[in-house]
Amino acid sequence: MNAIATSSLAKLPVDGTKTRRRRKDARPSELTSAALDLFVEKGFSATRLDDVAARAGVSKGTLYLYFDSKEALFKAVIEEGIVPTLAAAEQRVAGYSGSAVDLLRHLLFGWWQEIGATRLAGVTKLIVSESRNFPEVAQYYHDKVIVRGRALLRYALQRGVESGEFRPLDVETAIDVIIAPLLMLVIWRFSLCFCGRETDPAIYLETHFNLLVHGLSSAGRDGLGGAL
Amino acid sequence: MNAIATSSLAKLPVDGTKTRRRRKDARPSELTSAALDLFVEKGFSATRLDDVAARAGVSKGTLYLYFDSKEALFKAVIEEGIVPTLAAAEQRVAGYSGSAVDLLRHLLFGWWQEIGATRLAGVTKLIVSESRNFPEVAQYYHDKVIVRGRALLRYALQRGVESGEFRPLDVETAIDVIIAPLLMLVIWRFSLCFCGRETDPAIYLETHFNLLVHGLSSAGRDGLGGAL
Amino acid sequence: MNAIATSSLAKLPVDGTKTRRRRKDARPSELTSAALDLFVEKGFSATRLDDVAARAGVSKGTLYLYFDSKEALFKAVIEEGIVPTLAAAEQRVAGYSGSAVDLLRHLLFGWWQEIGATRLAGVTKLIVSESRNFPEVAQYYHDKVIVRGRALLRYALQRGVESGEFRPLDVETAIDVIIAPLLMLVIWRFSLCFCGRETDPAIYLETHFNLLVHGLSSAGRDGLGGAL
Amino acid sequence: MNAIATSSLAKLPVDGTKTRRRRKDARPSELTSAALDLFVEKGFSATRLDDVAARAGVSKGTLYLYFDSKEALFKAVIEEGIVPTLAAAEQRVAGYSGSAVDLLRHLLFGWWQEIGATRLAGVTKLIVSESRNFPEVAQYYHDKVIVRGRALLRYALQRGVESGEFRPLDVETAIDVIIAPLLMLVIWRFSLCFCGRETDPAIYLETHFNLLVHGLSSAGRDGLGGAL
DNA sequence: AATGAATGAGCCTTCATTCAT
DNA sequence: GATGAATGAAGGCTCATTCAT
Repeated sequence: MNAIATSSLAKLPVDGTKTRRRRKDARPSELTSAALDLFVEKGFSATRLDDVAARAGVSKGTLYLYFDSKEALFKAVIEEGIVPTLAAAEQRVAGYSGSAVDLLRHLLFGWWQEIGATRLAGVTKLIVSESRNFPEVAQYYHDKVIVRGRALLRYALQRGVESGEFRPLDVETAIDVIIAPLLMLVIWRFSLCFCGRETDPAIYLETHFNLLVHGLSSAGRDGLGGAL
Repeated sequence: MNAIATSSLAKLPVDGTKTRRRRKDARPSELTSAALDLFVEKGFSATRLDDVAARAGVSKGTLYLYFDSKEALFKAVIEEGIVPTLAAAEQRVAGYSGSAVDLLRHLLFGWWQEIGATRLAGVTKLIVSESRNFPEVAQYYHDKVIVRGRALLRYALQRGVESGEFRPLDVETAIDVIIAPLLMLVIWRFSLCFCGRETDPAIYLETHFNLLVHGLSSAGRDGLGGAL
Repeated sequence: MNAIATSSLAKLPVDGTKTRRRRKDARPSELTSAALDLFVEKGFSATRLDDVAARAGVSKGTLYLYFDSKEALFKAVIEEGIVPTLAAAEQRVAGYSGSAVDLLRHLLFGWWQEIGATRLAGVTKLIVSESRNFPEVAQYYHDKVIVRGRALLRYALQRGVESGEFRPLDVETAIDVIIAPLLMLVIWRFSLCFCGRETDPAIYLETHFNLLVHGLSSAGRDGLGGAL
Repeated sequence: MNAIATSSLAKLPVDGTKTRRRRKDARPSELTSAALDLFVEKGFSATRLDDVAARAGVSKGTLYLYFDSKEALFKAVIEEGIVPTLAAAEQRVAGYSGSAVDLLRHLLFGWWQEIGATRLAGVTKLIVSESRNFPEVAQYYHDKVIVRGRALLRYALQRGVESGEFRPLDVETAIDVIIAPLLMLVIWRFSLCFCGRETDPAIYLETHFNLLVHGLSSAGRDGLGGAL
């Protein structure tokens, strides 16, 4: 389910039934999971560690058996929340053999299924809200998530251009245009949910994808393609 | 000196009001201006009123002469930061006589000039970050900003449809698609500035507008327009 | 009464009656005074700042208006407790014109009256108990108190030797022998009070002084004097 | 390995007791030995049981197999640290047949060799620093150490007076004068080591002893003897 | 109106103590 | 006997809020 628990469990004897040990291995993810919820809901500063502990079903002191400080917990939330999924995505992309359009669709809707629609999307909102207070974490997120995420899209776009599926285009700006509506979906989910009308993510995403495909297609006409 | 203070001062009579009087009238704006900066930079919880007062050049106690509480200050920041500009935009739109496309361009680039590129855009980041903690403020922002902002766009789109400039379309989804990249620009400015590459807002906005015009145009072909 | 309050009051307007201002000036010494009592009684670690504040008649938060941390309070206790008295002693010694024996008596019994028998002696116990945890403070105490205190005694001894009152002697060891029983008096007062029999300080000091005078006297015989 | 453990191990049967058994028996001494070091270095309150356990090479929980509480550990440190040595001294004194002067020398330098110069002297510093927080321990120390220690000195002095070696004197004050410089040596070692100049204990002790012998001697002249 | 000293509730963090394994 | 995960009470420190001046 998560990287830490998995790797630790791997070291256990085959039976792996010791309740105490399994508890200890599971604790960090239980705690980061609880923390993610509350950080997203209230923000980092406004989240009390009492509440994190209570939500994870442990005492306040237990937090400090696994994390040195509130800030360390925050970093662990970011780290554990995103990296594994991205790594998985990279592996899948590396072995992909279909068309660039299909790969693009795969990336977009895969992101939605594995991140956008799940609790993990909260990490994105966290970064948006708190990165100013945690430049170190922002740098980490940039290096581990943004750079790698953009690389995935870049790979798909360049592959499409080389195969002739897509027309020549400004790849980096195209990446911006692709990502922006995805981030907005997340922000709507977590922040503006009470602020605007209910937007159906499926319709929104499909619209976005259609726009992209038409805009990028080498079969498209000049009006749109030139804009990119 | 700053946008908020300036707009307030603009309401003052032209002749020489006593310095003392001007000082007194300017105080609230000076305070909300300082608060906006810090709320955007650190978040609501992590901002100390000492710092707000210090930045505004007054003592901490003075804050309470103008605002009942930290939360009241937050509400005032939102209120003062956005409403005046929106009201001005509404007046301009009401008296607008050009084409719908021009009106749309006017709205987009006007927003960028008067809000997106200024400190006021920080309010948007504030709402994104803090609305969960302030449902009342979120409701206020929804009623006073989102509803009215969407109404402006809706007016432009409907006018275009009626005049035949735009094809018939799903207006509400179109509004979503128009707004999302604008919000992303602001978020990049305030939150992900260290996270991603430097995106040139002018190019980005122009690209966005071109996409829209082509997508909405009744002269366009079915592929794209249908997607909307 | 204490250095800080005095210097601050000097800056006040002549009437000097503002209750608020006088309070603020007096606060630091009220706080260090309360802290001295409790640090001596319970030790640094075992002293709670709540108790210090309560003893000074203020709230816990008030402490932090004057001292950045518990450790800063500790340093202030040492600083304020000893330095002024030593400075006063140095001035008196500098202007002393009597015999070396009288000067020595003056120093010993003066120390007892102004420090040994007062609350200030608690500072000595503090240093004994806590210097390991505060090497910085120990260094400060060494530089500001021990070095200067030994210098006073050294001056008296050398003056006696030069005048022929005292025989030639190992001055530094003599200083050790002079100081040790003084420190023990303080330690008995603050730490071993319940541990041993009641020792009358006056008799003890007089005995100590007689020993010294006979031991140091150039009129004394070799057996004892040579030992020093 | 260390004084405390050694003395305990000394009670073990000569033959090869099982390692496990020896371990079990040695545990309490290993723990009190580790605790003594840390209590002396940091003070009782500032010493963490984690550190005591770590220094003794056991887990924190193990401490509670041997001591009911931190305070019980403290008492055991005092108890184990001093009593055995004093008992041994009493036995040697009881069987002593030499002169009173030799007995006095034996007591002073014996104390230095077996306590003053060893880790056990730390107990003295502990009492000085912590007795206010542990009146019960202070009482214990008084009854078991001070009373018995003074009795040893009293015995030697009275024996000297009776034998004519020493002149008639105020025995209790003489005991004070004898003890004070010894305690100061310990305090210099543990607390003021960084505060003052390096005093050579051997020279200091010899000086002290010479002073005493001359001062106490019935062959001495009135000046000094009368002072005592 | 403006100040800033004072307050005290609340939070992060530590650590002596317990107990299931 | 030994472990170390878990606990929770307590303490240092912060900061929104009040109020006498």
